[in-house]
Amino acid sequence: MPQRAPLLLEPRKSPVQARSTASVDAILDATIQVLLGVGKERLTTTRVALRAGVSVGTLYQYFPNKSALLQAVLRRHLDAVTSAVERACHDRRGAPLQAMGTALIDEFLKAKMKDVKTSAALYSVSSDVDGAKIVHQTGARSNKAIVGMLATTSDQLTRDPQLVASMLQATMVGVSRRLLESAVPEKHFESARQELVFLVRAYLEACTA
Amino acid sequence: MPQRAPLLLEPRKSPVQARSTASVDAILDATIQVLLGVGKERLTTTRVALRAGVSVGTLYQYFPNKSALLQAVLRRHLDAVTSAVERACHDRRGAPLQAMGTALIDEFLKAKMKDVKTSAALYSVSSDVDGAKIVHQTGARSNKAIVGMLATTSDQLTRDPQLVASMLQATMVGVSRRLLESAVPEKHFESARQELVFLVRAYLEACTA
DNA sequence: GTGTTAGATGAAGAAGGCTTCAGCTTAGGA
DNA sequence: TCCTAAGCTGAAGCCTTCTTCATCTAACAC
Repeated sequence: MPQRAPLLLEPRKSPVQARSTASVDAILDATIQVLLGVGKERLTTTRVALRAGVSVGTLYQYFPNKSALLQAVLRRHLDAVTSAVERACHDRRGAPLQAMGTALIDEFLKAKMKDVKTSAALYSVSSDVDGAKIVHQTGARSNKAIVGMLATTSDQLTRDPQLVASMLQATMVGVSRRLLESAVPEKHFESARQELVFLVRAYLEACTA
Repeated sequence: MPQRAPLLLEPRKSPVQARSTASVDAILDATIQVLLGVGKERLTTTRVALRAGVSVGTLYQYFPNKSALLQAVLRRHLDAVTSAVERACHDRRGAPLQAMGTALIDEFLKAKMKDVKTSAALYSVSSDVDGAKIVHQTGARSNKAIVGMLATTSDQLTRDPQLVASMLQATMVGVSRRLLESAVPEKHFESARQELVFLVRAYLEACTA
């Protein structure tokens, strides 16, 4: 596989007519389908195009290379989750710490678990060099939102907000990843969610003493 | 890249003479070197052999294919970490919950962070299908050890030990992964470790009320 | 010293995937 | 209706990597 350095990371051509927009969407969706179906190792551009009902050439008209295609899918997913976190954080400014923690966990998990299979499949994409960058960027966005929220709490926070935010992120990401990657059946998700909320509340409680 | 299904996952030939043992070690080490140097995408069997100072043919005498090579390296690392966790859990049987939590975190992080670069590089390996299996297996081993330890505590544990163990695992793995994958400088590791211990203690404290 | 086995070598075979591009089709305005 | 530009097609080229195996070398036993 001759993966040269990508020259363009953005779509080569901007959709103008309706059919091309439809193609792009179909390609993006097909990418996830293929990822779910045969895994990242066997994901080929030809296979994606086939699934999308277009030809490889069409695919390359909108994505400069395979890597950019994968990135686009990953970015779409992480953007959605990050936006949910940002919204949650913004809406809880000035609230008590406990309320912040609960809302953060709830909204994060709701967004992340919206499509379990997709979220799980995308982990294989995020481990590639290009994917890691996107993970970093969105992670930083979330971090900023959480720190900003913590700074406005009505409680007395006795610890470094930056550190607390990192801890909350590491914990919620760790738990969701565990749920998605291990063979845990979905029926156990709810109890795990409750336990995570319990943990976070205990932690934040200790952060005010 | 014609990746056929691996027929053999174990070494094809067992080292008998001293020089062959040396070759195997050199190959294993070289794999990590290459992983660190050029990343998983550019890791080729030829490159690994070159780095190890042997020929590709020699490599294939001990590893049936590229995948098995990567698996061997990953297994070596995860086994070490898992053993450390098992030891820590065994040594704290009958202790108070707080002591258990602190010891678990300390020993886990010590083992995981022993070679930061290697740990970080191996994440890219663990995301492949074959790697995931190893992660699962060792994860289950750790889980069993933690549950077993929790069952012997002198405190009154008011929650499902299985759930608590999963939570502890998810949290400590989440934090270590965040430290290893994000660009956090090593000088911040210690404060993160302390904060994680603080979090776990708060959680376990709440689990006894 | 000689025979036998373990171990090492690396050029060549085979496979498969990414990406291109010359040509064809469709849409929509004049 | 006709023309132009957008959009689509997919066979073929190119490149890379994995893996094998016939052959050579080193070690050891007797």
